[in-house]
Amino acid sequence: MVVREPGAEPRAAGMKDVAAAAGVSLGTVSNVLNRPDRVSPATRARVEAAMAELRFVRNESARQLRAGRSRVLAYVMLDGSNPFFTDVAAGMEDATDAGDLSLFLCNSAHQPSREAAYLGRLEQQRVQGILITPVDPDAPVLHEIARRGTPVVVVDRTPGGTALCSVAVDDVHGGEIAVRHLLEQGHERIAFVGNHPSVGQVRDRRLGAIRALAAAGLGPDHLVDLTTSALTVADGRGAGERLAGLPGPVRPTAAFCANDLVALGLLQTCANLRMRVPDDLAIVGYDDIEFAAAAAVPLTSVRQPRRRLGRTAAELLLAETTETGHEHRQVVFTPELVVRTSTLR
Amino acid sequence: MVVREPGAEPRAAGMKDVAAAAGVSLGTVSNVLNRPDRVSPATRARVEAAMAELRFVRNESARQLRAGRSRVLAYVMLDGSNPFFTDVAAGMEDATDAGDLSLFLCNSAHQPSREAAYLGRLEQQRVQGILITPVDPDAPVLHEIARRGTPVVVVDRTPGGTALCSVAVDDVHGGEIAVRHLLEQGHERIAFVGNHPSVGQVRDRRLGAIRALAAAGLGPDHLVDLTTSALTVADGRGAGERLAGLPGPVRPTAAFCANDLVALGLLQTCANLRMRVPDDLAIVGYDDIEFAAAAAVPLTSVRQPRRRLGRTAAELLLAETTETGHEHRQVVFTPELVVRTSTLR
DNA sequence: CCTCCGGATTGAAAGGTTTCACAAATCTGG
DNA sequence: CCAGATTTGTGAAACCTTTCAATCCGGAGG
Repeated sequence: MVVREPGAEPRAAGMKDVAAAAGVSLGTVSNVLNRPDRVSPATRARVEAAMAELRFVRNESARQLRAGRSRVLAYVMLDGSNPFFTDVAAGMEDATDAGDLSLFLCNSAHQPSREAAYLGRLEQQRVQGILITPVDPDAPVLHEIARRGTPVVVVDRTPGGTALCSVAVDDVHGGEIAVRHLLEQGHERIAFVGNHPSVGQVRDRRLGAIRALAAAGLGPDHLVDLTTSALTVADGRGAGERLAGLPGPVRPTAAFCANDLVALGLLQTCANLRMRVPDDLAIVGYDDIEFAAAAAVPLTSVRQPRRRLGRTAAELLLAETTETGHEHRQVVFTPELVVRTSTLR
Repeated sequence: MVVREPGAEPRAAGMKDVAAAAGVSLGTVSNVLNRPDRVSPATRARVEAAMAELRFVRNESARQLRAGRSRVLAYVMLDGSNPFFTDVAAGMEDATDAGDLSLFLCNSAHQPSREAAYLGRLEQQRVQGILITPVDPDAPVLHEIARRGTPVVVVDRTPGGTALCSVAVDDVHGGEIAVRHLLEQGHERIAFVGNHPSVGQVRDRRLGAIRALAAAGLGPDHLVDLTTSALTVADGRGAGERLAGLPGPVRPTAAFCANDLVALGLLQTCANLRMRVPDDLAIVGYDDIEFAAAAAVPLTSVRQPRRRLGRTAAELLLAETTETGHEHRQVVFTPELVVRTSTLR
């Protein structure tokens, strides 16, 4: 009879305890776990009974220590509250569900310090690989991590050089088709809402916008920048108020927004201020998140293959861990314009 | 001079290598890492130089194995694509940022099998604790995990019994204030859109709705259930079409939606079908996600303190790991109604 | 009856860190 | 200049699993 102090937790059972309870050696318990076919059915049953009895839970740290690597991938998201990134993550899960892998999500929320903290911890955990949409895709730390042996795949950005795998969408092209569409609708002064030069995606979209203007023979002064501190719905609302405050002659007749969140905020301000969309202001968003189609005025937006982006990134990462002589690849998808009411008068 | 085979990775350096390079013992390297004040500045500098030189990365598995516990919390989300849950997660990050902890997010996406897989892996990893919005809050597995030593805090549900900590919002009350508001606006036939009996939160909200009707002397037949297979924007759109198809006399004049995503979908169908909101149909959502205020017709919604929910949950978990003689607590917050245009004629 | 074979099982080593009792070196004050 | 205290540094054990060479056993073939 076992007498136990009330409240004294019995130490969690390890394989050694299981072995003792089943009257076999440690090695046999390990075999039951890892190569059950090498163990006679009778023994196996006895060991499994002991495991159930003792509530044995495998210790992944010890496993990993021995094996040298884990069965975990991680995605460091730039912004967990933006549906775009959660959709990308869903695509990654499609790929990891296939293998015997877990995907852990980390949210850097645009903060370099948090990103760095997560990267450090993930590397220390010896995760099998890191997927990341970085604050700065050319930060040397990404290459350092890869060089030390943890594969890194950059998502939704293409870092310079070919030392890393990456999966991205052609943001310059996206900006171009968005503004070309507005030009075709007869607009000549176009606001770029959510200019935020530190975000590469935004820089590229703006560059595409300027190219489209140039192709139509219009100078970059036809693009009116409305800078915001971030790219949230609230930022869009604020920018909308500034836009509405511009005097008629210089006020743009159309807005190209850095992403859909900003566009939704802008749209809301228009509704509040009785500006008609698209008559007083045409609006194009970016990402085509689910809420874009569901907006007050359904939003024209540049659609990115987000789920595919995530799945491809995870597949590249897995390829990197299994292939011998892996060649880094930079995949670039092409976005497409989805035209809805917000630009059609 | 070190000659290295091209492509032959040098094995990652461990503390032993650092010790050798710095000409000190293993114990000293450990002291530099964990108790730097116990090491003379000169020695410390030498060791740190060696670590930099060898690109030493601490092995968290080994640490954890020795220490017996990790510095990781995990939140198993019910639905990563619902902004409600990412906001809850942001609240948890507020709390973990304070300590020296990481928060990993896992998305069960309403699938019991995925939830189980994540729980198993997290337990094997010996994470410091698990936060979870479970598919089934009364599943015995949660108690089993807690009994085996990994603290579990249930988020956005209150499981039966007092064997676990939990943080939730009073969904019955939420349903009650939503429908009471609609009754006050003169509606007497109310649709409940997104009835999905397997989701406890939805059951409770519906129960609250029925209580509000009863308080007004109306029977439960005044609530018209529109069931959906999930709670997404698309489900809301579909339900909207069914609702619009009901013959005039039995068609409800107001809809209480199980969450904001469904409400947004419903709203969109109304726009497509030229039903005016709130004149032809008043709509109340639930969660007050950011997009609710930004909708075509700004949405009346039941607001939950989501960030606070997350922060409190993480704090309870931390308390459980540090306090001796911890008492499990069940915290319940009270939601409030945010009235906007979608119900005000 | 002996040998050899294959399947089942064993025992010990290894993996990288932390901890802790202990030794060595240095300092304090008498 | 010494006893004792303090500061630094050491070495080995422990954490739990996996792996692998070695052993054991019962049976088949000679």
